Amino acid sequence: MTSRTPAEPAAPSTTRGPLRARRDVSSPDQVAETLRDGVRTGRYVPGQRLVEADLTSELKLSRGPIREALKLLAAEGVIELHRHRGAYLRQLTRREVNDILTIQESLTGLAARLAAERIDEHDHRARFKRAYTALMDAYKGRDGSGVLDARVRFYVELVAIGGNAELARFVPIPQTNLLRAQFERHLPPAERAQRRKDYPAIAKLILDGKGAAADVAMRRHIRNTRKAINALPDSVFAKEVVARV
Amino acid sequence: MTSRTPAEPAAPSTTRGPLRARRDVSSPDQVAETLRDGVRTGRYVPGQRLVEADLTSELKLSRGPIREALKLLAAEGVIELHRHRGAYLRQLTRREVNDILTIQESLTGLAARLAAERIDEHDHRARFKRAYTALMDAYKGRDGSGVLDARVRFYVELVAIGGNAELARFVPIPQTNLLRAQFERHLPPAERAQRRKDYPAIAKLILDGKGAAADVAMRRHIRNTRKAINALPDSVFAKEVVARV
DNA sequence: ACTACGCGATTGTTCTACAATCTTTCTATC
DNA sequence: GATAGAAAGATTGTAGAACAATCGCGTAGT
Repeated sequence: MTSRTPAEPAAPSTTRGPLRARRDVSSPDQVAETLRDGVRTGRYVPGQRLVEADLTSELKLSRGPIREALKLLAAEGVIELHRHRGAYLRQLTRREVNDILTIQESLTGLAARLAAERIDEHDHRARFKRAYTALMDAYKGRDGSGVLDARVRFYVELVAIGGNAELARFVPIPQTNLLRAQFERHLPPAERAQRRKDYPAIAKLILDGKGAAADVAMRRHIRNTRKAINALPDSVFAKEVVARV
Repeated sequence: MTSRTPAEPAAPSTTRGPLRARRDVSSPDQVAETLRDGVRTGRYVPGQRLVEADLTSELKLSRGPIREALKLLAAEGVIELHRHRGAYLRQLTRREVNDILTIQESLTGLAARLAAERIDEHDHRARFKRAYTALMDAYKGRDGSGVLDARVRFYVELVAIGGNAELARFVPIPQTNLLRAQFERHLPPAERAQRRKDYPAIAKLILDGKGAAADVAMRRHIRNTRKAINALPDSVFAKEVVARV
């Protein structure tokens, strides 16, 4: 929700390097953003351990800000912190996926409803159309990661238009990236095509200001996504932890 | 969600003092818990500034863990961190209250539905009845803070029974305490009595396993709470921040 | 094969220091 | 007296060294 330059296609940033100091953003926030981005771009993989010493040398920061960033990401549910055992990029169990997507179903439905209710305010309609068109264009192209980024932007726009500032904190975009990183490549193409078909209907309902219907449609979309992921074999999920001795 | 001793009436703890070291919980988590508890008990008031130096001397910890705790609480939406200007216990604007309770409406509705669906598993029915009875007993007594604590426990139990572990992260109990701290004493008794009457119906639906109906009832309950708070005068809300120069 | 021990690696926390920035106070000027 | 600007003070942001606590692993011993 910081200032954006919508045109520019988010710098490649596969080079990790030190992050340049910004007057307005604290180092921990930048570290967190860098790590989130690392999940998005696949630089970090689910289950991977994040060692403080590595991060300090990669990002050229002392341990303080790094640790604050890790606490922050743990609160967001992106990483897990095990006492004295370090930080691990979260790898979701079947149960966790279901839990997360059950919640997303409610929250994203709400976001769709709110967006529909406010579609005629300000420049919302134009902004929404732009995000939707970008998503559809991305689907037409062969660029896989383009779709994923466009999709994230679509949801971000949806939340922004809805105008519920708290929702930005709750709709867990970072967790969505986690899901993506862990499952997207395992989903059969037919399934992806099916999900893609949901968007035109949802977009139309939002543009028509049909809040309740958009809510229902969005929920169904998420529910179907959940079912699709659930159909995947155990091998792509983290093993359920039985109990800590 | 840590180990509890349900019988004991949560130590007075108005004495701040250093927190005793616990092998299993990190200091930042304990600090965060202490601060959350401070909101609950009224030791801290909305809008109050939290100075690191004060916390270090009160809790006998160095700045590191304190700062990590503050980052954590900021992620939870309990405090606001302003760069170079410190941490402030959040004081909600009218808009923020509406935003938060709009989300809670969805999430708490979901929690009620899940609880209803799993009321017959394990000892859920007994546990739910216990929490519900405790809440009603608290209402009967004249003890104001007893009601508030029982209510929080009721919701915690609801989420626990629902069995969605992620929901515990999302249903913002800490924020609820924030709402309480800021508005509860301003609500007219008639309004409080009205809200109280919602519980028997909700409890019955959950005990009958009527998930969808429990969802609806719970949402209505939260919606009415939101309306009641909205009816309060501007003076009890934080002023909308116009813009930072 | 199994257990106990010890060692290295890493995390958790403290302490000190200092730069950056905000807030308040003081001061010169109108 | 009001006001802009400068100086002082307080607090936060970050660095870095240090050490205790703990974990995981390899090794030795049985």
